[in-house]
Amino acid sequence: MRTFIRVMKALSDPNRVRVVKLLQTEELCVCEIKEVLGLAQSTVSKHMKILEDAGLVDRKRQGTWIIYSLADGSDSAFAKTMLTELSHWLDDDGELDRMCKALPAAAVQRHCSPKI
Amino acid sequence: MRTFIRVMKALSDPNRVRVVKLLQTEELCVCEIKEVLGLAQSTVSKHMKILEDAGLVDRKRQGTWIIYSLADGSDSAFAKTMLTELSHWLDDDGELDRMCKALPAAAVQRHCSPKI
DNA sequence: TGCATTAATCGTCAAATGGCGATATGTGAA
DNA sequence: TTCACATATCGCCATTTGACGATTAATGCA
Repeated sequence: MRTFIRVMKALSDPNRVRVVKLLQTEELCVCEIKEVLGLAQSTVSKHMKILEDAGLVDRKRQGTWIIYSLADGSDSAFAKTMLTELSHWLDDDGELDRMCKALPAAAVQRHCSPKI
Repeated sequence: MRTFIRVMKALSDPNRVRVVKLLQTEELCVCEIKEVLGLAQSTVSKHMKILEDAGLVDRKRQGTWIIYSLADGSDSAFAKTMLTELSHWLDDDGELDRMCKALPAAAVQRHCSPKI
């Protein structure tokens, strides 16, 4: 039950769901997510911890950046199913669509940096 | 997005998830649910409204009782999918198992009443 | 060894949530 | 109509949640 509730709680905030949908396009670092969602860095960081604890996203370090990506769902069957469903759910959401289109602008900094 | 969040929020409380699982066994009235969960009547009533607003349960009147049952999911694709998944999810939960076994005792009042 | 950059954590606050008892509403029986 | 019973709503309280800014790691570069 605890595991299940953790996944449900993680997905019951619009901003966290947006993060999951954004990560379907490409992996992202905190500063990019912060940019697209228009939230403070500390807020995004807290959200990412909740998503990670639920087994919905993975993190890896790349220099000073932490790159977040969708988890494969091996942590939890609940997370795996929800990620699968979310791969097509909310695809008609206009706001999400706008955010995805805004992604390249937010990501340009990382992609052009010599640190990669 | 709003519809999706409503379903996720409805399913992010353990007691509400328990109600959904209990309703997989048989339809129930508020007083039976209250008995099995050990919550106040007003609390159960509030939970049921949240589940109903999410399209997860249906209600019908039977005399003075309101009988709740699982919804068919025609309200929302999200609700429908979650109900389908929940038909097998959490089946290994011991606490839920005990509650299902306690159901007959809680339901005896309604089933033996001349009001049916 | 600093210094700049990125992310995580801490402290704080307003709003939402889950719980309760008391009250109101609705239904059927006397 | 009046009473009893089941449910819904209201008002209240403690806890949780989502947001922020400030501070503290952690990393790479000069």
